[in-house]
Amino acid sequence: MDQEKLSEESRSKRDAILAAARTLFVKKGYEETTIADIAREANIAVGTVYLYFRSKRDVYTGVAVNIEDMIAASFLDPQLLSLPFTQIPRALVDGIFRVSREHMNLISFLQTDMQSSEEMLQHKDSNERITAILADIFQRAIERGELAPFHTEMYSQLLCLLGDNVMYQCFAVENGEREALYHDYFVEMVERLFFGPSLREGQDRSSADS
Amino acid sequence: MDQEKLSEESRSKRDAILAAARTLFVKKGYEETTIADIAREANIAVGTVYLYFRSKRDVYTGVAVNIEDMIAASFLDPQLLSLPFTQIPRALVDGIFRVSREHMNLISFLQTDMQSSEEMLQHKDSNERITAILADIFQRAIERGELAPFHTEMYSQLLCLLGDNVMYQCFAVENGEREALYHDYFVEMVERLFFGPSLREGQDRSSADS
Amino acid sequence: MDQEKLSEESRSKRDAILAAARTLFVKKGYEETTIADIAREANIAVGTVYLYFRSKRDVYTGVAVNIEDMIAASFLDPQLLSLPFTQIPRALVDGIFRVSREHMNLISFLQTDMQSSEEMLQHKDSNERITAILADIFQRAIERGELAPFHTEMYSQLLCLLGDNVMYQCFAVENGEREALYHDYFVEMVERLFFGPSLREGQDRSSADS
Amino acid sequence: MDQEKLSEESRSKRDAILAAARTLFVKKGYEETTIADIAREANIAVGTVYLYFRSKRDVYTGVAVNIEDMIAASFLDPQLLSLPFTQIPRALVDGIFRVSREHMNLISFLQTDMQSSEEMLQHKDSNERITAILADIFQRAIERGELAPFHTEMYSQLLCLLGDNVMYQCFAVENGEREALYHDYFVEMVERLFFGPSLREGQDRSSADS
DNA sequence: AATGAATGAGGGTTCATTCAT
DNA sequence: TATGAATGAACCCTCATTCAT
Repeated sequence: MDQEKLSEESRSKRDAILAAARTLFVKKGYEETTIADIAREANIAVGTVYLYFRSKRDVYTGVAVNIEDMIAASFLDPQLLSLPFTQIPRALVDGIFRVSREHMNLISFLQTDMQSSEEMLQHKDSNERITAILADIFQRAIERGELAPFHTEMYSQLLCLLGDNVMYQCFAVENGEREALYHDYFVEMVERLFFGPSLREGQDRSSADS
Repeated sequence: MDQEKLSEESRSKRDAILAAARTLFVKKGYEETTIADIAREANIAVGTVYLYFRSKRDVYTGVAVNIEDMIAASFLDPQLLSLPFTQIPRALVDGIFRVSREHMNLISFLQTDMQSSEEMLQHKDSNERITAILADIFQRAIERGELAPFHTEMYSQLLCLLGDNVMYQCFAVENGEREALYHDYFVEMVERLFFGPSLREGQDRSSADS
Repeated sequence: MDQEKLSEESRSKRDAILAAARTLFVKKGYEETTIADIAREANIAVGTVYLYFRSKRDVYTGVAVNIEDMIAASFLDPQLLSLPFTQIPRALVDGIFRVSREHMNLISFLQTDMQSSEEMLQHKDSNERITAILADIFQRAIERGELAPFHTEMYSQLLCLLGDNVMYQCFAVENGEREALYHDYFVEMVERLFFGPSLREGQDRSSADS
Repeated sequence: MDQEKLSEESRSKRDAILAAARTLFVKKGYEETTIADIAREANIAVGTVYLYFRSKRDVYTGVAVNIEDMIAASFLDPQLLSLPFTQIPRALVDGIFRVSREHMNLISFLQTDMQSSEEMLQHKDSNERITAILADIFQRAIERGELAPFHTEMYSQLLCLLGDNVMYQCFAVENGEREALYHDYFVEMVERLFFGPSLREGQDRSSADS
């Protein structure tokens, strides 16, 4: 129990640093944030930061991975898997938008320039985790006969990349000002991809607004 | 004429700086590249850089815009517009891949952290320019009756974002090792989007390769 | 008895710290060795070091004195005093080389920068202790009529200094690669000093080796 | 000439740094002296130090080598070579003492702990330069028949080491308080080495004082 | 226009030391 | 006694920027 408490405190201090860093990175950007800033915001000493992270860059990566995991978690909603596949694309998109809206400020962390190969691996892992979850959802649909077989992994990858970038554009670049628009057309595009009809043949949905 | 020559020399020195900066930014990243490095690579003095750019960040912006323009240019291929629309999606994807492959190293640049809002605007501009070109292509197809009417701008936007990230993943993260795979499925996805059949109905296409 | 045992444990822990420090100072140098390193090597906690030493510098001093005492001890070999003086110079040199060879790594320690005057005094003490032993040996020889009277203290001092530096050069700088050479010529020089003949007169001895 | 002046200024700035560093190293010790201190003392900016030296340690080495060269220079006195050998040992010792006395504060630099191999090489070079000069002097004496042949290099080495350490002890440890004593007995010892008589046989010189 | 030596503010990082447990 | 997490002062070094030539 003593062990546990220590571990808890340890965890909470690490989290405090991450929270402080997140706040500051969002407010001032990475370069403009100093370790001293982070320590002050987290109410700890400068040196303490280095007990939990090896470098400033390490703190950054921690923040970024944190966010990516948060998004991955939104796909793990057990309700999602019990839906008929016709409702899944919309549900997925809804999930991404919800998480992104709630953490709008953090979205810019989805686009990191990854200098070190170690960092790249961390991000790649995170990306693969999400991709795998998506692919699994598609695979189940195929097995249930709701979809024709296709290269689930690659489609998951592409959709994942698209999602990342749409969130970035919608929330980080445009501050969510056109969220509804992005949401609706993202849903439409994904649904069309899975269920058709194609843009050439379909006559109904796609006509109004600017 | 003297004026002109001076201006020419001026232009060429500015370009030399941009070229040097591009090389170094790609090789070492922005933070790790110093003005001294750039000056050395461009065979000029440190001070001279400041005759053509106001700050290091200014040099960076110059380089970034340069690259994005290059990509935008690939869409302006006049041949593209004279193709029947059935061939256009593939041609577009081919164009993106070709430009990206040739400038593989520059791609990672498009994703570099844009903290300041000024830079974000620049990127937004660039993005909008490309998006507009795409939308125009789609609009023409609609006018020629090759496509049903749809929200061309938003679809262009989404496709554009997808393209950016696919290029980044394919060339910057994976070093182009699975280029063929990404290419084929990117084409397939876009074609399916425009021409169907949807994944639920189509039986044939999606079986080959690893 | 409890007192005694505590004191023993105390002694052994202090020694453990000194041993750990010695190893690390030799391997990495004073500046590069941290208190944390020492604690780890000694299998104790950082704070414990401060129960036995007031500061890092204090640990250093402890280590240095330790080494010098070891060398001083080699001169106290009782057999040495019972030898006829003709054999004593060689025996002395042998002793120095033996101790130095065994603790090759520690020798470089004798030369570490002693900036503070307090440390200089400690060194002076240590030096004087060794010098006194040497002078005593010479004094006995004079009393036994084996040597003409001379300024024993100053000669001891000079020889002592020479010894220090020869050991440093031979073992610390050259890693003992030319030990035999240094040994032979050190013996020769000291014997020549005490027994002649001078370099101007002697014809034989100095011809062999590389 | 412009070239020359620049080079001169460059030299003088480097020398200013060395002088400032020397002063401070002597006054406060290496560790306690900061680059900022040195820059202030030299009336330049911190960054400027790094235009002339790669690191703080590099400055230190510069100071040390400077001093060693100064001593080497004292051996190059052309008058020395024209003396009959009987007067050379005393002249050599006189030279060392004169230089050392003039730069008493710097003598402690003769004893550096040399961590990096690069530093060690620099010192080794310096040492070998001095040794070679000494050996050359002896060799000439042998050729002129003033000395019997002997291992000049090794004796030079040993004498050199002895000299270094005597200077260190006399001036750095004892602040020159017993300079006369050290001088006289150093001369006596060296002369006895070269010219005899040995301590066992000689009756004259070595009796008085404490 | 071109130079490049000089600047100096600023930041990441280390690590000896402390103290609550 | 023993611990080791926390502290925070201090320092080396970098490098964008300037300006006298």
